[in-house]
Amino acid sequence: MAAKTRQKSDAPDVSDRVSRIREGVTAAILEHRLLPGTKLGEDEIGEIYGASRTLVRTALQQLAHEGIVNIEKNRGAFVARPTPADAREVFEARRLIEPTIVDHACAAVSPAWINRLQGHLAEEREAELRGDARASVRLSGEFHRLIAEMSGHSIYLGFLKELIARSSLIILLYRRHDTPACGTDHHAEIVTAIRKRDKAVARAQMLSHLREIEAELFLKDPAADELRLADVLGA
Amino acid sequence: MAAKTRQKSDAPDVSDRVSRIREGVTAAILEHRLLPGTKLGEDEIGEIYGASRTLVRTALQQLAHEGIVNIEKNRGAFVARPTPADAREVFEARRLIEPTIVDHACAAVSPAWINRLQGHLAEEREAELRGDARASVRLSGEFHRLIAEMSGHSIYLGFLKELIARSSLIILLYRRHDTPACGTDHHAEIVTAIRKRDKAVARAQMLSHLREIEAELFLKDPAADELRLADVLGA
DNA sequence: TGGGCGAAGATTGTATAAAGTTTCGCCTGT
DNA sequence: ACAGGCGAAACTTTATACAATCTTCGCCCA
Repeated sequence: MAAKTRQKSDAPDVSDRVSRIREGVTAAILEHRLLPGTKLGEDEIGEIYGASRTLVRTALQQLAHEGIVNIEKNRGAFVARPTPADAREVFEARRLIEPTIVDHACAAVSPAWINRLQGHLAEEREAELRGDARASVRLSGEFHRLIAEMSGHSIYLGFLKELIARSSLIILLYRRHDTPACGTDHHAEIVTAIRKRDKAVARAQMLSHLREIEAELFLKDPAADELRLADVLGA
Repeated sequence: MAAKTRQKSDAPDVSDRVSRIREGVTAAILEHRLLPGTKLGEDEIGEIYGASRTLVRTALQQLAHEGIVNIEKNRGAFVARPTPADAREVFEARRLIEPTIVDHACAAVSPAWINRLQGHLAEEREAELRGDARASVRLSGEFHRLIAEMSGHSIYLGFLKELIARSSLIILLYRRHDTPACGTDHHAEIVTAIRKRDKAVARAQMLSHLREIEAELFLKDPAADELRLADVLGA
């Protein structure tokens, strides 16, 4: 018998082959194993995941909609190269949406959620202790997604997933070399505010957290994009 | 390099066959020719547009991501049936995002844009005069999309496209029978505020406009969804 | 020597065929 | 008469084959 095809209800992604490909490629991109501009050949990916091009194509189209992959007609899929202008747009959107999300999270707080959040904070601290920048960025994104899930708003959650994916790419591209892994303390403070159901503080801290992340980036004027890109890719 | 003015993935590629299918089905859904819950068979649609199921499938997946189509595994694609809870989420998101969008639109105002907006207002007035409710809803959505394009923020534009598509479906499902076509005056006032670059007024009027639209809907508690749906579908 | 033309190779876009799942009708047994 | 199960049909899912397009590299000519 097929022991794994028993998902009757709406299982979002797990156990779906397309989703496995999508998540695998996403992880590779967000952990910087695939650099911006890298070509994602359909055969190549299909080989890796033992899937036909049909499934790979579906996954790539979803990633394109998420904004971390660009598909150029008759040329193929490439890892997105967000410009500083894109970065500013993404963070502006986050500054607009996320304060509202934490607001809702405060209303939906429960002991189980606090546990999940604090477990996540522990993971983040551990990654930071290891100096694992890639894991830190990934976990930081997951923290924000967790709060969006907590808010219970599926629309905001969907939007934020997109913004987080793009943000991770942006942070890996434009982070200043000398800045330490940021924000774990901020995250802890946000969790505290949520636990106290203090909406005003939670919003304010989320906002300043996002501002700080953006401030740590190196967003020059668009004309210099190519130089920066060459620098990062060459290093 | 100079010809790099190409848009992102959601470019208005009219020449693209997938986009033709997507826009055709979207129009059919938003104009209420396809009722919520209707099954969208791949063969059926492929027959209509003279395309193979491969292309139809791609289009349906995009529509599913937009939220106006639900794809159930091994069962097919169906026109989405947003619940009142969905409706409230969508309008909450719009109330959050659109005031900011008009804010940016005020900053980006130009004579050409004012012309486009006023041309659109004329179209809306004409549709309303004809009593064409379907066209009114469609044009109303396009008005909001126009402002988002004007703002120049591609992230907001993408989000709003999704929200507008869902809103149109929601409005067609939950509009009260006795309310007249709404909002054309509001739209005119918003255009006036934009032309004066009066951000505060533009934001306030956009917000009250959205509130009014939502207030004209009939959003009962979720338990009564099925009744409402049966009523609409039976009529 | 440099540039342009062209054919070969590789890759994507599209269509069609094979495989798996669900659904619905029909039939049998109680 | 009705409940339950068997089976065929329809559909979706996945894979593969074919067509179109782009890239690359070599060759020829100015």
